[in-house]
Amino acid sequence: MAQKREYLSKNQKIVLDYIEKANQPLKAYSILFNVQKKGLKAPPQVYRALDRLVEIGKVHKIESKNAFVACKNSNCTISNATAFSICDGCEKVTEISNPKLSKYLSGFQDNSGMKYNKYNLEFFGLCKKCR
Amino acid sequence: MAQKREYLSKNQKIVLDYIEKANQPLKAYSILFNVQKKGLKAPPQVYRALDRLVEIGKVHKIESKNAFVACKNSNCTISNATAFSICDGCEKVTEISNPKLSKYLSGFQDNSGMKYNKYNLEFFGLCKKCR
DNA sequence: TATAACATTGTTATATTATAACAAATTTAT
DNA sequence: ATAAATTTGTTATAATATAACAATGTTATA
Ligand SMILES: [Zn+2]
Ligand SMILES: [Zn+2]
Ligand SMILES: [Zn+2]
Ligand SMILES: [Zn+2]
Repeated sequence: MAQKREYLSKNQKIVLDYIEKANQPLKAYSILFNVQKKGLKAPPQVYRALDRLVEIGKVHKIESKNAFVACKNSNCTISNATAFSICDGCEKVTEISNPKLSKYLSGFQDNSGMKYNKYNLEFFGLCKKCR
Repeated sequence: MAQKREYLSKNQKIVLDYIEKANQPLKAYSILFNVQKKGLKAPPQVYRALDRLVEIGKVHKIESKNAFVACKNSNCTISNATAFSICDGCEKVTEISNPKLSKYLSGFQDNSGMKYNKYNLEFFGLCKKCR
């Protein structure tokens, strides 16, 4: 059984700090560029930190944008049930925190025999400002 | 108003034919390699065809895998409401066709003021064989 | 404290995915 | 027939992500 630290390593903290300060999804290479002054010089350092942060649910990947955003859902320490709202106009991304929705999806079953333990949902549309 | 052909062009047909023969998601460069004998020599030719096929709903992109799969949902001529089941063991991907689910999600609203017109949902888990 | 086991970091190189830009050919509308 | 629009072919390059391995740091426990 591989043990894992329950605290964040130096690089993980640097990357998380930077992502948390942004209130929008960030691209990996944009993060890299911005944490170079902190000593992270090459892509693997950023991608490794991101992998871990995503794994523990501190950060989510917006798959349709290849971008990373801090979790805004304080009771979402696990990353196995994520839903986002994405504006096609201004690209604003918001994490949806809706107990009914998550309950519905977490309990979803079909007749395929699949046992689901994770989902990611991305909604697209236009926000108020962009309509 | 940009007019668009309602039939498929030569390259679009070639790419769609190939994707429809596979019963699994395919990567763009694997498609490229396999349609080179049909004359499509470079990435833009494949990506252009894919873009269009996705736009008209004949093909869906599995965002978490950067892969493309033919639509198996005959009444889904539009591509604005997609749901997939993905096995983390064998990587089998199935398009979910569940009227209740799609009705629930198509009608989803929150208090953010967003007007949703599209969603993509990816479920992950283990299929019968992989458990 | 030693030291072995393990996890993290630093580093270089490379793989994979996707698009920009523009000329040529084809198709469609007038 | 001609103009407009779309599709295609082509080259180059951008953007995203991982492999591989040595060096360093951390943890457990002998
Ligand atoms: Zn979250
Ligand atoms: Zn907007
Ligand atoms: Zn479909
Ligand atoms: Zn399976």
